Amino acid sequence: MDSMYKTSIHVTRSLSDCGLSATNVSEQDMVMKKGPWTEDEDTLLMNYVSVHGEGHWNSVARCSGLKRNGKSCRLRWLNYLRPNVRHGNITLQEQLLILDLHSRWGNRWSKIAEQLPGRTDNEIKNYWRTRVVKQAKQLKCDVNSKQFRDTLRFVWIPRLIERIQSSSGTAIPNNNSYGQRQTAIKAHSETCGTTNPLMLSEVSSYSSEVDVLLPHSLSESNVSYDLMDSAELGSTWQEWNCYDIQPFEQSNGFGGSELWTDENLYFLQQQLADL
DNA sequence: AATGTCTCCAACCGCCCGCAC
DNA sequence: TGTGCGGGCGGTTGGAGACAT
Repeated sequence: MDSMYKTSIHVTRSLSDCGLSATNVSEQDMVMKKGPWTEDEDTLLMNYVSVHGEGHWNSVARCSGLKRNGKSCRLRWLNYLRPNVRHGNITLQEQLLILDLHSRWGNRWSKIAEQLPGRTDNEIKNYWRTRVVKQAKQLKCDVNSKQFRDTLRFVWIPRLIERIQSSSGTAIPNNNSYGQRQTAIKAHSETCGTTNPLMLSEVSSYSSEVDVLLPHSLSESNVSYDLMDSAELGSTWQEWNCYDIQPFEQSNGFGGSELWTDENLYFLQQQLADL
């Protein structure tokens, strides 16, 4: 197993920064290790960084005794060993923040990660790909499509807000789209005599697979919209498309590319800081 | 119990940019 | 100005474990 992760390189650069001569090392045919890090390697890296500080990752790789390249050392430190790195489930607040920030910045993972203390760009990227993109696939739509963005905006995010509020007993400032959404759905329903099933607020259960969000069944119509079942979704998407959300949301203040106001973003960041 | 499939995520890869020389 | 290097970033891969058959 290990052998498949190994590759040979010659180290010919100057090694004066760690007291080794180039000659000494170039004589060694250094075998650089790849793959999962061991406890011993973690200890070596932590000890080295605690003495010399972060940065100069190629020097770390050369001087710490690790048979890893600089990039690998940097990644291991940033994603795992660095103090205050948080592991484990992404919280509801964090999910909400990720959805909002992604709507603003797109796949700028490192920029998004800056707003989530202790989380790494890699973790957020993985969350997005394994949860959000997965949901888009099950809905048979592109993750960047308007349909999916509407699903996020009108179903996923409101459910997150509700769950955050019910779990914390704290009200998120009321100038977000959710309160407007409730009024808008009501008005839309009265105008059109129908309601987009995704926009219904009476949701009786949740998917067990993901923390949030999509309605399992809709008690009003006794019709099951199991959103984890892509076979059903294929046809319902076409039906949902007949609801023209765009002019509707513009007329009700839903326009614009961002899901949240800066005030709400600040509120969320405060909540995260309190965790 | 054995085998196949799926999911998650740690780690790697390639590209890009800024800086020093 | 051109070149090489270090570091950062986003995309992708592949292994381990969970789950289904």
